[in-house]
Amino acid sequence: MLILNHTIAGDACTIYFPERRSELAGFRDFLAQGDKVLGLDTETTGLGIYEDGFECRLVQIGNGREAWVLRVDLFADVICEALRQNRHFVVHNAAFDLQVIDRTLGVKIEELADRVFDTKIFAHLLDPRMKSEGGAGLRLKELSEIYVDDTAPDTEEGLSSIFSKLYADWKKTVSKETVDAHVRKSGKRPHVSYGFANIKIDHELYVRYAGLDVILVTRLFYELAPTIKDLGLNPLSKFEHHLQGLLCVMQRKGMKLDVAYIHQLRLDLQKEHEDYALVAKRYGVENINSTDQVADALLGMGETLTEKTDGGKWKVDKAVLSTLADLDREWERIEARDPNPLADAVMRAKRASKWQTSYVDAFLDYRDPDDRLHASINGLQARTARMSVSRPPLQQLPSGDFKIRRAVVADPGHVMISSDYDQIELRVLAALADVKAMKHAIETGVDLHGYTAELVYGPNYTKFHRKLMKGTGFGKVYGGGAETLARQTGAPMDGVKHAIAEYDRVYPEIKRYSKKLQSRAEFGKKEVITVSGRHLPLDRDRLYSATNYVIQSTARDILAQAIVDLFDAGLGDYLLLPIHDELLAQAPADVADEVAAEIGRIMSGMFYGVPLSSTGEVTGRNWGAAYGADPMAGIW
DNA sequence: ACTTTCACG
DNA sequence: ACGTACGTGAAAGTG
Repeated sequence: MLILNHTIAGDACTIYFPERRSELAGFRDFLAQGDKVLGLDTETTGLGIYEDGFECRLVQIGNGREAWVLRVDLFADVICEALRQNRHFVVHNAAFDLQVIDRTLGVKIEELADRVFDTKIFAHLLDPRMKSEGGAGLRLKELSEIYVDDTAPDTEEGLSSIFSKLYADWKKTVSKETVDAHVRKSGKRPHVSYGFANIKIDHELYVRYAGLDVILVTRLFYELAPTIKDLGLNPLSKFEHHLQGLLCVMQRKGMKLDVAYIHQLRLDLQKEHEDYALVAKRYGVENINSTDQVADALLGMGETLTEKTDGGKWKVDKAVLSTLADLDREWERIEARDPNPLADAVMRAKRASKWQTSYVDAFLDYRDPDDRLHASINGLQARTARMSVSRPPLQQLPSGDFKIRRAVVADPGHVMISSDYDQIELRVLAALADVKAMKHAIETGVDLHGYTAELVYGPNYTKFHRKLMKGTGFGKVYGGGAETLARQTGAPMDGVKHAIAEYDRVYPEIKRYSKKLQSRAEFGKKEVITVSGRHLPLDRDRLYSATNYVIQSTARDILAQAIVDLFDAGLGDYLLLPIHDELLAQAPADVADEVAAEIGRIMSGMFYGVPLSSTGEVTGRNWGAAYGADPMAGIW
């Protein structure tokens, strides 16, 4: 047995790495000590839990002084037995380990999730900011440095040089295609993922860091848990832990891909990219993704550029290019000028390549052997607690064109269901700020922006008046001003200023509410507290964002509660993905209408005197079906 | 590592 | 005093 000593915060700690079953007696004694909470962690071959070839190599169990690093290939039964004991564990980022253990060891999420504390959830509730934003950060390393031992090693970075060498050696022995495929799947630091899969399982540093992580996470738990309690955050913490378990179940289920369709789409996008890149090349742009080249070529053609980026370079984003290409937001001709063919080609080539690399290739890279996608759902990500989805980013698939979403299909015999909240952010604002007239309009079920336009411009208001009021409402939610609104709507500055003033006149409570939040933050702690008790830190020079933070965060909590409610109602098995104000689901075709109606019903309800509404709709065989003509209509 | 761009709510 | 658009994930270029 390998036994390693390490000092953490002045305390002598021991890491045990048994290599045969006869050496497990000490582990059984350790378990029998009866620690109320044990640290838990896993070491795996990578991040793609459901992808081909994924393995869990080590499971570490320990407390603040002692860690047992257990080889899964030798001791899976002993590990499972320990995990099934009726006791609590503490994990950093439990969503990952819960699914690893479920998939590779068979201890299900449902068995373990409610007995797990997650220090990442604790840390987010105490300060949701990343280190780069001035917060404590959310990584184990960053938190350990602050709360446990400021000399705690960065376990991943410590292994990085070893991984680099392993990776370099491996690259010499395999084809370029193999390396390229690995780079694509593993992201920015391919050597790291290569190393985690291939470092010798008894490498001393690997074993040491594996053990240290559970000692650190246990100590972190004992530092953070009392603070959570003292701040009255126990109920919120309990809610977030429960939600996380449900989101893990959603992720484990995943969603089916239409791979034949994806391959064809990939070829189409590749051709589109190549064709338009060739056009751009004729105007001297070798690389359509180089903003410098594009700007130079456009200036060389005699175009005038007006906007600069923060870095002082010519801005050539989609807004700039579309004006030159004489295209509106829907890519239709405006007929305001002769379209610049380079601007047009760059826009189209960039769109095709982005769609291919970010979505279509990612679908193929991240799928499991059954062609299902298990995108990673982070239930508690943004400063406002909004959820995020990555690998691939399913919350960001193009919405104006069905092409990409069409690749995601319901299971055989099932159809897709979507249910989104109607104007949830504006309704949350009406509720929290107690905006009398707005609440009245929402209650009576009239078109809210039309109602506002009528209040301001009278019964003969125009479509543009309505658009302006809708935009002003957005401005209120985001904390924007006249200039931005003018840019967004294309309305003249004085009209916009008048619109905002009128908005404040008919809904005076909004301004009062924003002022109240800001002045509280100005004279007290630089934070706002939501009705769920969540503390949201503010940047001292951006106190105006207080209103937006409260609204966005509250809307998120409402969606989170809906997920819990849907699981409680027995509908969890139908759910596929949260998308901020929407839930994507699927159900067998013969019951889909009922399931959709029930989802909509459960998502709807009163919030501080304001009705929230959502209608579940059956959209079709695939996710794209609701967005446009379904080319496969009738085939299923 | 940082910047720019683009996809979403 | 004034006004400030909010929150993400990811690819790719640049230095």
